[in-house]
Amino acid sequence: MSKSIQIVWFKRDLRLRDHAPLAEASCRNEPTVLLYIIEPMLINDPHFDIRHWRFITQSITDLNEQLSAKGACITLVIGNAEQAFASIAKQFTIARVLSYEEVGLDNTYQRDKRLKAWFNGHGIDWLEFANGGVTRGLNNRRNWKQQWHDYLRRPVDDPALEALQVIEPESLGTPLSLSNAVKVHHLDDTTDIISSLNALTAPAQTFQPGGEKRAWYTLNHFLAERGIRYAQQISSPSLARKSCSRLSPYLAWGNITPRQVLNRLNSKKSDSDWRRTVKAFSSRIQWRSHFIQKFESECSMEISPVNKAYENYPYAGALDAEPKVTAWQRGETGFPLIDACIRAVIATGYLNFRMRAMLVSFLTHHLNVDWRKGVVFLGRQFLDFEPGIHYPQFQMQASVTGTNTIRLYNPLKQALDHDKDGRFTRKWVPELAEVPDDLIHSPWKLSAMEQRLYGVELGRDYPLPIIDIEQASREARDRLWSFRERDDVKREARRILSKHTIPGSPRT
DNA sequence: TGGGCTTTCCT
DNA sequence: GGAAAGCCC
Repeated sequence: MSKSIQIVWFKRDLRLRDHAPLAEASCRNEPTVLLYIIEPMLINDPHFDIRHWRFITQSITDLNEQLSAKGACITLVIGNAEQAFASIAKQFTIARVLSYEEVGLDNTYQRDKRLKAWFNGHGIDWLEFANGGVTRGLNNRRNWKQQWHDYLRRPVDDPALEALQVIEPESLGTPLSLSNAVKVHHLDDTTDIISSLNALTAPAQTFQPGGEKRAWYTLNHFLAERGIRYAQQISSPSLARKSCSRLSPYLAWGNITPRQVLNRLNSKKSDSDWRRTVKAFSSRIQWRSHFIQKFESECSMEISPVNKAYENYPYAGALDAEPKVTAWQRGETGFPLIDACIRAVIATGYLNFRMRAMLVSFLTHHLNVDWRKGVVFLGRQFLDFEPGIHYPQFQMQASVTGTNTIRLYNPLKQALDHDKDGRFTRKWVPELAEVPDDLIHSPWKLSAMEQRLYGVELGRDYPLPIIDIEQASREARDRLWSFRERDDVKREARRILSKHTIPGSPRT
C-alpha cells in the first residue's frame, strides 16, 4: 500500500494567504503536495498568450520563494490535469484533493467534469471551496448580497504554513528547470511548451509583474498615494493608469482576494480625504463579484448571447465585417482615440474601464459587428482577463442582454470629455503627435496644407475614418432600440431579470 | 458606467 | 440664452 497524501490544487489562486483549500489542508496532519498544473489545453487557448504565462510563472516563482523559506516547495507540472493526477496516483494513494471552485471557460469546466468522474472512480475526495463570495449553482439573487457580506465578514482563511508537511512526488516525466529556478515536471509531448516558457525570460517592462508580493505592494501604493483622486480620474485613459488600483490582474490570477483588499481599505474609512475613493472603489470590488456570479450562473454566455433573441440581430455579413474587424484590431480605424486605446491595450495589457466599454461599443454598434468576432481577441489583450467578468461585460456593452440600457459611446464625445488635450492619443498614435489639440481627435478635417505642416499625410501615414460616424451612430441607435421592442427580446429579458438581478434594485 | 434633442427653469 | 432635467431612441 503506497503512502497516503492529500493534494492542494492551485487553480487561478496563486497566493498563500486567504486560501481556504490550503488552510483546510494545514489543519490535517498529512503529507501534502502543493500542485500547480500548466495545461497545454490552456496554452493553446486563444484567450491567453505569452503575457498571461509570464504573469503566472512570475506568480509561481513568488510562491516558491515564500515556501522555500519554510523548507517547502510547489510541484509544477506541465501537462494535462488528468495525466498529472494519474501520475501522482502511481506513486501515492491520494486521499483527497482540495481546490477552489473555478468560474472559468468551458474547457476548464469540461475538464473538471472529467476529473470529478476520475476522482470518484479512484475513491478520491474532491473538496471544492467557494471563491470570493461567488456561489455555485445559484438560480436567483434573492440572498446574494447577504452571502457576499457574510463572505467579507468572515476572517481570512490564512493557512498554518508551519504545520503543513509539504512533499514533492519523485518523478513526473522528465524534470526540467524553468529559468526562474522553479523545477518543472513535464509530462510527455510538452517540450515545445517548456522551451517557449523558457523564452519568457526577456523582461517586459510594460506589463505588470505577477506575484502575491507584487499584489500587496500595488495595493499599499494605491492607498498610500496613487488612489486619492480615484473617483475623479477613473474615466481618463491617461490618468486612470496611475490613480486606479491596478489590482485587476492580481485579483484575476488570485494573488490577492476581494476580502483582503476590502479589509485593507478599512484603514482609510475614517480619513475624509479618502472618502470618495473608499466608496467608489469598494462598490467596484463588489460589482466585480456580481459579474463573476452572472457568468457562474449562465456560462453559456461564452458562446451565445444571454438574451437568446439576439441570435437574430442584423449584424453585418462576414464579408463586410472582416475588414472592419481587422482595422479595429490593428488600431487603424481612423478614429484617433479608438486606435490609441487598442494600441495601448495591446502594448501594456491594461486599459481603463470606460475605454474598454468604448472599444466594444464601437465594434458592435458603429461597425455593426457580431460581438463574438471581437470578444476573444480583446480578452487576450487583457493581462487581467477574467472569464467571469469579460463575457458578461462584453455582452452588456454589446447590448445583447435586452435588460441594461443601451450604451452607444460616441468616440468624439469621449475624446473631448476624457482626453481633451490629446495626451493619451498622442502617446499611442504618434503619427498625429504634431497635430494641435483642437484637431487631434478629428484629423480628417485637416486641410492638405495642415497635413504638410503637421507631418501627417492622411491615407498614407494615418487612415481616413473607415465609417461616417454620424451616420453609423444614427443607424446603430435605430437598429438597437427597434430590436429591443421585439416580443422575443422582451420575453428573454424577463427571464434574465428574474435570474440575475436583486429584486427592487434600479435597472441601469 | 450613453447621447441627442426638447423642455423647463432660472437669470 | 444658458444650465439642468426630462424624454426617447
